[in-house]
Amino acid sequence: MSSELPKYMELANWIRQKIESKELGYGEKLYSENEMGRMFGISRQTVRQAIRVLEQKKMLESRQGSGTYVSYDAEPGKASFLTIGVITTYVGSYIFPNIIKGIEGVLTEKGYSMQLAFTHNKVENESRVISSMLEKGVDGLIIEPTKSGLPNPNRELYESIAQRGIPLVFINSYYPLLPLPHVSMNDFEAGMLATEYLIRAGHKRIGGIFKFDDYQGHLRYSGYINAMLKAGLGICDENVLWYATEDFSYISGDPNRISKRLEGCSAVVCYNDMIAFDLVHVLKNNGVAIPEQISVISIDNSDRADICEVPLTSVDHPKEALGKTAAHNILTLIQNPDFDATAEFDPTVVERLSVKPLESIFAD
Amino acid sequence: MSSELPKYMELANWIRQKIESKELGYGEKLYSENEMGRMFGISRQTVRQAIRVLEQKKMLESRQGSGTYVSYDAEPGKASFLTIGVITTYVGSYIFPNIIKGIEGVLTEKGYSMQLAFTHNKVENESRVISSMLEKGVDGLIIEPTKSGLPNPNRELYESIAQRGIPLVFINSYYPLLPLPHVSMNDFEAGMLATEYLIRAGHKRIGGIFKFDDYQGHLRYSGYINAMLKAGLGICDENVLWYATEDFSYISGDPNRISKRLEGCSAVVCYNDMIAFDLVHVLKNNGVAIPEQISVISIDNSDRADICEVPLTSVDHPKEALGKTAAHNILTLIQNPDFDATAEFDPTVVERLSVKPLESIFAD
DNA sequence: TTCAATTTGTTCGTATGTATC
DNA sequence: GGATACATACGAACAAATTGA
Repeated sequence: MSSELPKYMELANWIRQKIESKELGYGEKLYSENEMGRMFGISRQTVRQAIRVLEQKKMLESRQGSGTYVSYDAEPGKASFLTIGVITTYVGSYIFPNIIKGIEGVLTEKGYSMQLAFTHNKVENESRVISSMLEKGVDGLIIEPTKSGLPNPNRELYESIAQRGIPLVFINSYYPLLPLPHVSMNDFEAGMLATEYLIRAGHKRIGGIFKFDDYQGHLRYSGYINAMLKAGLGICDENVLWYATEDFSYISGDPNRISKRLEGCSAVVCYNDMIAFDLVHVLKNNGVAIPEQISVISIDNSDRADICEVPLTSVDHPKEALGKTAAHNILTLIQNPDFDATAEFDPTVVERLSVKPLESIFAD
Repeated sequence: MSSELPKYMELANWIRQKIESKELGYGEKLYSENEMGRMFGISRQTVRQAIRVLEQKKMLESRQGSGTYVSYDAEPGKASFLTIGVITTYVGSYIFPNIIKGIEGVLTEKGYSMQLAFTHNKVENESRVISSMLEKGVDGLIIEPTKSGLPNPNRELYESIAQRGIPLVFINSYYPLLPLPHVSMNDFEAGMLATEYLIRAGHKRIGGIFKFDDYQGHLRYSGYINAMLKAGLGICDENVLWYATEDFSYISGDPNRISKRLEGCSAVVCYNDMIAFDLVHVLKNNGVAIPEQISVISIDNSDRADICEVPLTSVDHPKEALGKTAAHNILTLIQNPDFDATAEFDPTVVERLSVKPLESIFAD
């Protein structure tokens, strides 16, 4: 009686148990097919079917003419090279090469391998890419959230990551509703610092361009608002322009809209160097002198800030250091799930030529 | 006759081709096992083996009592979660972000995901990283060879890739002894072009600094030699300095060695912008004016060429275009194993300030 | 609901080819 | 070269699930 399971599964389980109990260690040779057939009173074909099952699970490896060997190490850590999944929005441009370089350096040094994927800041890609990583099996995840400023449809996916006990660290941003650690710059401070820099330079009517689909945008905006209020300056909703990832070209392609929004402003805080770069280009093309007529400050201190027609004063993003910290923290988290992996970098301003001090003001 | 492949693989390929040509669409039912056995004059067991192969690749799904169905969508976007492994020497710097950006763009667009890893040009890392990728299961590989200028100890690994039928494309270089396709710039032409540029500028005694552990170094050197001989100029072995990955800092830290080697030369061809960048720095620090006393030309046209104290005239590397081509070719190779995936890009010179024409010469 | 045909799943037996040691 | 081990291939039978009459 008994049974239920087919014979080949019975045998597969018997072998697996031998491996997991370490009775058969990594690299050891299994009994031959004919041998096991005799042992269990089953045909060689049935034995082969059992072996196939475990081959697919990468627990066994057959070598013609030699034998079948255990290719799985029940001991965690040793033979199997742990893999960390890394998901960012973009890759080969802007601040991302530096971030990835930081992550990669640490992971390689510690003997981990890395699986990289990209979302282009689209939620459907995020879901696809995370599923694929879970399928392949990763031992930890470093993720730059997609559209963290909007309700996240992949919440279930994130919950299933947590449930499976796979450590996760967000970089650059995080979903405010998910209680998961993040490594980022202090975006609130960054927005505040940028705004205060303009205020110290004597500017009073200061506009802003912010991204609303990333949570960094919300924080940088909050910092901007906070600095304005702290300085006793009024806020004018008309001077704040919001955009989303998909609006990018539409913004820079509509100079009138921009001019209208910045009317009366002597300076503007930009969400990042990308939008600032385009803003400068559009304004100059429309005969606006920078920084003479409008001062521009932005955030991230990327290569864009350097190669802009008017080099941009920009709040520094930690880039490679952030990547390194994220990698270190995910590794610590693997060893100690109670570790608090959140870290925020304090920003500083890198001065270039896009901000003009207003002479009419003699600030302290 | 013909054959080579076992019958079950022949059948598997026949079915796969039907799916990829969309003759059999997603969700459609395959012929029954007995039917195909009759069609091809093979036994049902052999048919089952073919189906198992495609089941493992997630292209088919069998349901007992019902039939076998296509579970793979050749149409981009939907079901296919194929993964391409990408292995380069470095990541976040030099020409690599652009190459990776090119690869990633194509793979993402076609609905593939990507696993990235890095070797730091060390053979032990190469073997580790390739093993890990094979373990995780990738459907294609794009690899920048490690130390392609030296005998490769991972040859068995490469043979096992070929044996498993996993398509592979090398980028940037290749192992001359392995008959596998590569996508790269034409390094011989690049070396020749750089040298001819100096010759046309009137230089006669031209030194060279080349890397010997990468095969690119051999080819660029051959191009240099070829140009010199073609122009009827003698070659002086003393004026050629060879280095390896690990020598890098040692070279730039030893100004005397360099000066001695370049004695009598009015110009030098550098293996790439990295070494040229350091060379310029060292020479200037030692009171040598560039390009007044020595002209420098290099290869790769990277950001280093731009930010060098003396902006470098450099032979352009296709970077992103190379990445795109490599990605396209690996995808074609997956569908058609007979495709010739080798491609070489013809180089051009990008002029900057590091080469001085010799007035004494009135070349044509 | 039942039944019969179809389809895949499991198991056995046998034979030959080919790689390894 | 010979023994051993896995790889491929054929044939046959029955079990279990699905489908449609």
